[in-house]
Amino acid sequence: MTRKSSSVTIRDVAREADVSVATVSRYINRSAAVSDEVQERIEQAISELNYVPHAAARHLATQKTRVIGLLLTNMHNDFFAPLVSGIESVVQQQGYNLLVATHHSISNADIQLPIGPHNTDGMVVFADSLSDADIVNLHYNHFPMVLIHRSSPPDVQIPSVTIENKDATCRLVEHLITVHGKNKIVFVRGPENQEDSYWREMGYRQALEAHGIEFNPDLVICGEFEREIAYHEMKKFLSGDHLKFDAVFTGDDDSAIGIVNALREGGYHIPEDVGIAGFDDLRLSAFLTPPLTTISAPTELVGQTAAQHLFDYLAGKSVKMVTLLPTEIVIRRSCGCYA
Amino acid sequence: MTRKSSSVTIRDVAREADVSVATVSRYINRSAAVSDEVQERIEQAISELNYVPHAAARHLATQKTRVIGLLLTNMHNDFFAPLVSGIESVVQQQGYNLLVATHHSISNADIQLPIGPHNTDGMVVFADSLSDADIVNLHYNHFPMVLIHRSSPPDVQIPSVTIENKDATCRLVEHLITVHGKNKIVFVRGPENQEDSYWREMGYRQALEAHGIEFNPDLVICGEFEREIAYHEMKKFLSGDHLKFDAVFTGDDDSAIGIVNALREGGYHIPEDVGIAGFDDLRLSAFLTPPLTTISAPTELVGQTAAQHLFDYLAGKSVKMVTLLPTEIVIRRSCGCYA
DNA sequence: CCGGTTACTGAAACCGGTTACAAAGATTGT
DNA sequence: ACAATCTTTGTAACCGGTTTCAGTAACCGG
Repeated sequence: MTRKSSSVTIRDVAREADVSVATVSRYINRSAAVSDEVQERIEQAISELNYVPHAAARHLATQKTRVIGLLLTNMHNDFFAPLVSGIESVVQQQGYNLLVATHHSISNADIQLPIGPHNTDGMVVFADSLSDADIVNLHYNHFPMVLIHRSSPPDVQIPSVTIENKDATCRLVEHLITVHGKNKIVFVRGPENQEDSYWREMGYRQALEAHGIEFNPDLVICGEFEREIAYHEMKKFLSGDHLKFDAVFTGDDDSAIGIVNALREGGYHIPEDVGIAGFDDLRLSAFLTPPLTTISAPTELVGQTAAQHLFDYLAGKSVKMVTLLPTEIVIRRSCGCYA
Repeated sequence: MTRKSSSVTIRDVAREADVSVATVSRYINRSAAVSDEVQERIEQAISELNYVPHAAARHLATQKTRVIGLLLTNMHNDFFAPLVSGIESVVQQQGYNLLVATHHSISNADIQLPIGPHNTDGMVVFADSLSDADIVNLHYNHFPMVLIHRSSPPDVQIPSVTIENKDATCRLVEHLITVHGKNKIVFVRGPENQEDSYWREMGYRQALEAHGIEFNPDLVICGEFEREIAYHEMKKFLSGDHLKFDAVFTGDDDSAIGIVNALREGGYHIPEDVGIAGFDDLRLSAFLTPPLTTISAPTELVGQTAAQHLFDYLAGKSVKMVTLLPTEIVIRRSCGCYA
């Protein structure tokens, strides 16, 4: 409860403890031994003056910020809560701070990136928040990065943490085909140039192919991984002179919710008329009605792993270039099962 | 695509452009006029060297970080996504950065706060992430703060942005009573010492009182604003030799989901047997089955407003001490209505 | 042609830490 | 007792920007 305001500097502490600033610095950082007696005087002075080291000054002197960045495309999807949570937990445990910003690869170039070497020691880059060119450029400048939900651009080697998309998707779509006898399956895809979306579509196609069903582009709806967009696109689809379908695989759970609602409003019963399956296993997916059959993605773990890899790299350890975390099919009611 | 690595300093630029560092600084910050000719040389040098100002150096010199902090209790609830999103949008628009951290008022004292005057220009404090004592202390040191979902500690005046809890809750519970004839209404409350939880309970009690229903503590379940906890507490409640009830008002939508599931598993039909109403109007609430009757809280707007107030304060403008954002009852199916 | 502005520019101090280097004092071995 | 070594400490140079202050050149009105 001292009253001192802002700027108590290390020199104030040094004066108060009757030592040099170097000694105070050494004590604070435990960077060299300090005699017991002096140690005590410094400690006393610090708490008396309520001294807190000035982060910027320290950053400038050490050339380290003890901050890591997280670059996202947006924040309003519930998907990001566990991701940020996972990252934040290891960042905190390491005694670092977390800077969060949004950006998109297709935003005005030349505008200064919100996060970079100038204000962080490294960063976690989500999907297409950054363009290949920007990533390569930063990497060229030896800026530590870990990519999540995207792979390294060609010609460079940057550690990435992603999830297994294709196989799980394929197996899930096969489940719709073999167990539930579906063969006119709508695919609700995500944004263009999004790798998750791409591989999920590949999995979908592979399943069709394996069972002799021809891929039909007219059964693909563009949901952008956004609930509202998926909802409207599905409404639009239904309102037209559309093809018959007996199931929907949505590339993400968030869209699935929009899809389910659009279908309900169209008079479809789920899963009796139309089976639904999603991807992500959001926190809410098990609680929907009917509970959503989906693919469980370890989103929080992706965050933790990425952050851990970044710290490993900063510590000079070698890190795996590609980490593919396993996903798992979660059968619930929406596909037609009674699980 | 220059190859220069890390440290290109302002002096490098100055040398390259054949001017003084002062001039370069003035040009970068537009803090004084610079002749057209020099301007061009500097611009040329900057892009040629790929120069980016060193944030820490700037912070040190200006005593401003251009960073604002956000302190949360945790990150894994979907409630936080719109909140962070709202804050981030105005922070970005102001050209600032956002530092996010979690903390809880009842954590070990004396450990250095992750966010404070040492690394930010001000911060947004959520609910009980910080103790009264810490807040008062920071405020005493003239550290700019805006509180959200909590009021200012006694004896100090700190701007706060909160939502109207009590009246809306009261009206919603009255809806259950008068429109649906309920009179044995369970209340699922949030964490101890959480203001939202407190006022929602007050609203609940007031509604009971207004209609001559006695408050019964045995009908209060502690859900902690966490879906899983609410689920388990409700299961526990149902498994015991419990009181009869005909409706449930949960202090938050997230818990409502857990409650609904616990009830379903207990064989209850919603809303026929038991009416449900929540609070928050999460992004998913309208998509639940049945769609959840709830109170719409402008969470993203809370974030935006808080951030805006913080910037207003930083700009020397006066800001309202208490901002109470309106909430709105959203009648859907879960209470028994056919809306 | 001259004093007074105005428009630009540069030198150097400063922000608050860290750390290389040197030196003083204490300790040890012989 | 003395050289060698080890501890502990202080001095001062940096880190990379901003900003005060002073100075020069161009411009302007009378």
